[in-house]
Amino acid sequence: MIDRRRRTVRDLRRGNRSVLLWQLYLRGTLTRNDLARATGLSAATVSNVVSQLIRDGVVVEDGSVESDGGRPHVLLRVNAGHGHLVGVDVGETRVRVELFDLSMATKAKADYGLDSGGRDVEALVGLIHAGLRAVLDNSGVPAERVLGVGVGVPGVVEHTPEAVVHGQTVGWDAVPLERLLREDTTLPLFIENGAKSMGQAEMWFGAGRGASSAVIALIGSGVGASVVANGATYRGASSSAGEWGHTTIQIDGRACRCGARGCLEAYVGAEAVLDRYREHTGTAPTAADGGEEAAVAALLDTADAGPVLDRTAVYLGAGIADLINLFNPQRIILGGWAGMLLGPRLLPGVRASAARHALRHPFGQTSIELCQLGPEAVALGAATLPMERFLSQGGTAVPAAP
Amino acid sequence: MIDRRRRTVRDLRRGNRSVLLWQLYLRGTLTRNDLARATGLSAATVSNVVSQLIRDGVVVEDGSVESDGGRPHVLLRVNAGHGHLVGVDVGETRVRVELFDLSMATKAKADYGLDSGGRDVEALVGLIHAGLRAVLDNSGVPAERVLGVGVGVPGVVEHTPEAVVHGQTVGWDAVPLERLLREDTTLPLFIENGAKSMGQAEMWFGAGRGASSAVIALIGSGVGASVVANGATYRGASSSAGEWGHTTIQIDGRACRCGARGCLEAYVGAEAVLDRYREHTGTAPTAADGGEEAAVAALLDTADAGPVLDRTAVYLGAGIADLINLFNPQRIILGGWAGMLLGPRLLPGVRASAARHALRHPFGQTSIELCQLGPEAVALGAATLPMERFLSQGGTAVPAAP
DNA sequence: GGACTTAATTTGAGTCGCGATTTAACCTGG
DNA sequence: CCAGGTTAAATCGCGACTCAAATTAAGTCC
Repeated sequence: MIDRRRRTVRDLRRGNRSVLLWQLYLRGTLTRNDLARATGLSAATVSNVVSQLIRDGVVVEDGSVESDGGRPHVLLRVNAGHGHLVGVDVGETRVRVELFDLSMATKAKADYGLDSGGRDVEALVGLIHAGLRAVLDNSGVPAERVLGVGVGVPGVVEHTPEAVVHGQTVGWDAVPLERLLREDTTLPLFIENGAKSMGQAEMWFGAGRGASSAVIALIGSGVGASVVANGATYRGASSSAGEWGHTTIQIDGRACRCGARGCLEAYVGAEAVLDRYREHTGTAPTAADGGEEAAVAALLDTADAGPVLDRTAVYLGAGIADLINLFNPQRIILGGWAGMLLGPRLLPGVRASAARHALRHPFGQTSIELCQLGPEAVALGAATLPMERFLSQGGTAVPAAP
Repeated sequence: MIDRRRRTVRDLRRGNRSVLLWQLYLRGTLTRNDLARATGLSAATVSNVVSQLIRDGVVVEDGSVESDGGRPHVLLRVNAGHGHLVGVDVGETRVRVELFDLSMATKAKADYGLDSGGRDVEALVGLIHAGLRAVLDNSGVPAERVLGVGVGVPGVVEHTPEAVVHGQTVGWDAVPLERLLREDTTLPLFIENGAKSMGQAEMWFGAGRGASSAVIALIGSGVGASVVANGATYRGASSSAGEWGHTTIQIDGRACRCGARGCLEAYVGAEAVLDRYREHTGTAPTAADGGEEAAVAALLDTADAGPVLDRTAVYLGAGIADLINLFNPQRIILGGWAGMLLGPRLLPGVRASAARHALRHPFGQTSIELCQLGPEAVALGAATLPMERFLSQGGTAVPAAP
């Protein structure tokens, strides 16, 4: 039912500022003429809008290129120093706070352990605030120049309209995280599921670049997915879309920690793979005391793990085939820490299994690849949220001018 | 990445015409003041735009309502006679052509059998043209006043940019249907998968009214789905999204006609249910010679069909749970001819099974209901495609004025 | 019949994007 | 060194747009 918003004459200018900014941001440096050609706007309007953007400090001229006989082109780019962004990665064991400039270069970091396993929300909120202060102090960036703070959290984020987080794995039930954070900061907050923000990082800077639709399949201890459709993260009615781990792959199959049976997560998550190896061989995998990650790494070198891993590829391929059939994406991107560890070993088997289980036509339109960014991209992805807003608003919501 | 289109000053007026038209179309009759409140536009602008719409014949005044002491409100509505729409339903056995006015009231119908099972594309194209001529002649509507022709077809429709149809069930491999139809008509064509156009009919006029996201699950001989997200049909990268029937519900399970094993369609489509009944009892269901539809109807009255039907509800519920987990829709709507036949019997079991297999949170946000329109809604849904375009363009693309 | 209410239109001002024109900044060739 | 050529960018005038305020229209009520 398309766009239901009214248009005022101001929206015109804001929209065109946004169109030009997105172009400059995604394609690097361009001339005014390039912008006119790329957007379809007249050269007059581009010139006019760009001069306004330069006056606002959002865009800067960046050298020139001589042409063959005429006035040289002036190159334009987004002013990386015009503002800053904060990305926060709330994990189950750590909180990471990272400060970026507009080119997404890291300017400062702070990193804290969480001993309560993330259950203690007040302590977590305190650490986020401490991290915020730390990155601002260390970099000397004044708070007024921060365009926003993106926070990636484990769990479903509902916007009602304030962000409320439901996180089973950390025992959160409707934690009003936005309100809690708001008590100690006035910066714009963007709270989002960590898997979705990682997916966005992968789309902007990783294996998803250039695609407008993709599904990022994340395999860690459990299994999740981030769906990108028409260039934007797909959230569904209450932001819990993409719960791929609990789709049924085997009716009445293995018990899953969600209480149901036969979930994909009960077969292909790190925990499930280790369990299945134990059942298969009767022994625990080596290095099991080094944690799940070490155990999975050890599994790859274990001689008798072959059948378990091959079978995992079959399950995973079937799960991916479901994604292909239902979402018809341009790409499937395999990520998550276990996905990165197991990926190279499993990928051929996964591709074969997906080809068997998916319909020919959508399978032919997609490719199955490994991710390019690691799990530490959550903070980066979280920082893209205020950036997305900034660009879409045409670089208004500008912090206090210098 | 949001809207990448430039804005010109003309888009403003067209956009606001569109906003007002959508309001009038969806909510029936409104006054100018209602429109101003609903859209946020100023009363001045609404008055201005509406007078233009009235001058163009798109909108008409429709009586007035006295207010308590002031000037009476004038009611406005879309002029149902301003133009007409054609919906074509291409099935495997029939072609139906239907003419509607803008209020979607049927003005004429034509209906032809297809003996080739739809394989003979040239014959089909001839019948569509014959139907077009017939409905126009019978109703006396001149072709210039038809805003467009929507065609719902069995198979995947790829827009490259001309619509090309891939239909396994009718043996079509890349049939350039748009080009073929274009040879004999200049009317705007909108070719779409029949399941998706039925889904759109259900969203506009059936069980989906008022929802902005839903999945319409269609059970016929096979199984399919139409996904609606953010108020628009979700198509994916190459328009084949929503192939729910071939998601895997049981690894290495029953063989499916697609060649894979364990597809949902191998358990819950009409064909599969009848097969499973035969295997269960060793006998064919009564009235099997009356076709699948009669056989399914007979099955419902058969004493020993209980276990097969109960088990079907379990499978169907698990498949629906996958949709809930992945798409997080506001509603699940159960349709298709077999879905309508079996629905009342299966629904309690389906709901219970979906509750067991879906995550608590997204399951709590959705409801599972029966559809309100029958399979004959394909033509209606196809006719909504030109209507959607007409409204989104603000009632421009107007046929020659009377 | 005059005061009051509410709906709708008109008016005047401020913005916007575009096409045409002008200015700016460079090259080349004699 | 300088006229002529070439391309990029800025400027100008025009038509179109929305909005707030003022005005007109069409009723009710005492």
